[in-house]
Amino acid sequence: MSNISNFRADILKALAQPTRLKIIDFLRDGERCVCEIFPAIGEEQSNTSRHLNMMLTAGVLTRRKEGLKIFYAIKHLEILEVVDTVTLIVKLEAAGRHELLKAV
Amino acid sequence: MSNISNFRADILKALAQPTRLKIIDFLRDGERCVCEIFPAIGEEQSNTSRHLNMMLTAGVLTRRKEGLKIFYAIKHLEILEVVDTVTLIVKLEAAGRHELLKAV
DNA sequence: ACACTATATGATTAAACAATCATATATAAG
DNA sequence: CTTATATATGATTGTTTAATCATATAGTGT
Repeated sequence: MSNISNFRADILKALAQPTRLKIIDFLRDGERCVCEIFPAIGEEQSNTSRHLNMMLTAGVLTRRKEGLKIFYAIKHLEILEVVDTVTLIVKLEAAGRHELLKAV
Repeated sequence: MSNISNFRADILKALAQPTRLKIIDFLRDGERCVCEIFPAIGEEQSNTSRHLNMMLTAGVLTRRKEGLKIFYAIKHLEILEVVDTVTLIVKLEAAGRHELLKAV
């Protein structure tokens, strides 16, 4: 029963959460291990691990093992394009609301 | 307590749902009234109305009243850019998985 | 074999979400 | 004024999600 809209929704859902966006932001410059990620974003290790796994499953991240550490990275450059375009939309929205306030 | 990640998550969440993606797809060619939208996507009127309202609040759609009818449209061109990039990512993922299968 | 570090996972809980049915509201037409 | 049409909304229900704590697993160094 799955179709293209469902797959698209899965990718979008994997990005549509503040903690996960913080992770994506932190991974912008390249791969990082969990031990670097969770302190950087200020979340619990277990919670961070779940979010990482969720994004891995969705096809948003890759995972690489090196000894004890596990390194996650952004899988497709296009993921960052999506996030950046959304950032632009947020700015457009903010500008629009600012205009509305000025008009009052 | 809201920050940029939350606003971005709100926009992404407004897109991250199959019914809402179907609506976005249907609105690609321009504004449509609710009475056109819900039969086109095969959802109930009330459910469609809720999703439309949710996307309106998130800043993804605009609303225009004309007599009895209410017309919704996509607010920013960038919304479609986001959806299209996600479609591309889905295709990249599908291709990647296909490669994996071939290798077995 | 033991202790240590890094990561993942089971169980639980509270909150958010999506769908549905019935009904309310608003506008238009007769 | 009544009826019909288009849209929105209250109440309910089942599902999904996010966070947390405690614990399990896996690899490393002694």
